[in-house]
Amino acid sequence: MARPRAFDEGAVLDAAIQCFWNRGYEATSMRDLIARTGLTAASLYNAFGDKRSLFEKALAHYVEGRIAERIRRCEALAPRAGIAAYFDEVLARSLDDPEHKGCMVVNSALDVAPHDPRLGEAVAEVLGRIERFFRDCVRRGQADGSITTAMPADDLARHLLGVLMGVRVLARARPDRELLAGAIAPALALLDPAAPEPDPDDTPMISNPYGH
Amino acid sequence: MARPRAFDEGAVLDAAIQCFWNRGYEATSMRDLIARTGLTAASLYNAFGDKRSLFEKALAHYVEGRIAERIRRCEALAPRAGIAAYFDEVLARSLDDPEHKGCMVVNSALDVAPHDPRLGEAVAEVLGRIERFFRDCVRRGQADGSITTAMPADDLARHLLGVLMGVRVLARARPDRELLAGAIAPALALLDPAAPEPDPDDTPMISNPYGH
DNA sequence: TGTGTTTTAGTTCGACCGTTCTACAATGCA
DNA sequence: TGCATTGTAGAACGGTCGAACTAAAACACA
Repeated sequence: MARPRAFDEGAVLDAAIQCFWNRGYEATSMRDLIARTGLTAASLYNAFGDKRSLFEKALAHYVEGRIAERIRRCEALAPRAGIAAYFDEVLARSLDDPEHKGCMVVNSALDVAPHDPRLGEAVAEVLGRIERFFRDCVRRGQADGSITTAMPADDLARHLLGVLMGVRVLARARPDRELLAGAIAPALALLDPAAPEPDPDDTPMISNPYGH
Repeated sequence: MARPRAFDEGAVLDAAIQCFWNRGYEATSMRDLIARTGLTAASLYNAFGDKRSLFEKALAHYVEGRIAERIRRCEALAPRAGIAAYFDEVLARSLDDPEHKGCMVVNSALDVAPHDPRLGEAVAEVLGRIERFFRDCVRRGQADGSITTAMPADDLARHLLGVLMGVRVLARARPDRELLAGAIAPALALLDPAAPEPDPDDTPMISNPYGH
């Protein structure tokens, strides 16, 4: 027992996230991190280990604070609405951000994950969580009739995951509302159940209008 | 007059592409490039300028040799088939590549483009070309009835571009055939014209079966 | 064959990299 | 009030970075 930590670990990780998120792993120097977090090299190394380890912790903090939190919020909604809300949020955040940072996980997926097995696993695990969220939504939606059964839930979930990744890329390269919204809209329209089927029983209880 | 260049510029750019494509801009050192291209620092600097300029030329060479070439090949096909062929090729190349490099343009879009206006423009321009290819296909397909008119061609094109970007991300992070194919299939199914409409005139000349 | 230019092959440069070390201030408990 | 422990602060380390420089070798042309 001795002198307690004078800084808030979460706040430091948030600052580190800002660096890594914006410029990537390689382009972020320890001096950048020192300047941004406000504490010294010794404190950083003491509390978080080396640069790679700090990145790993920052990424985990990002995932828990942003992605997992968003999933938790959206899976509380009705299945179809949850999916729409997820994309709405991503769209809004992508357009709000003046730095056009996109998604830290997506950036990491292309940057560091392929050359670092541990990070690669962490990224793949997050993608799996998002995919699972989509799949659960689709399955529930298919069960209550709010989502089409014309395609397997697995494929629809994979498709949504792919669109999400694509939107995050476009958000960084060409952050334009029309482009991003246009990329998303067909994916949501795709979820709509087909027009009134001839089959009389098993009719969805909720009929939802077209249009996007 | 004087000693002619002993190396093939295209081959050197191809070697540089391999470096940048695989590890990204920052993580690739001039010494890596020297080792991979086989020529010396002086020759590299003399022929291509500094590292950034070499990257720019390598990226342009990549775009012309791979993407523009693919677009040219696919736009010669029937519209719906051209889109499918484009994705088929991307899928095949993504799964074939043992290094899982994805697409150099997508990687660059997240890595360097946001912090280099010239490169950012170059990347945005390529994305525009791909989007235009998709839009032209969709328009032609909507005209000949092979593609649905339920959504605007612009949005469908944006969606296809988004899916393409997403596939490239997933190809690098989780190169799994089921995942990639599953992400693509719904996007292609989405293009199918609606089932026989009640409206008698303006019926598509070609009716295409469902299934993916 | 001479002449001029460009390529090659190493070396070298200053800057910056991630990391560690040393000295010292701050704290909780005996 | 000591004392052990952990934080802070900044300098310093070896290494690697992108880039430039120095000669010597290779070639086309007159």
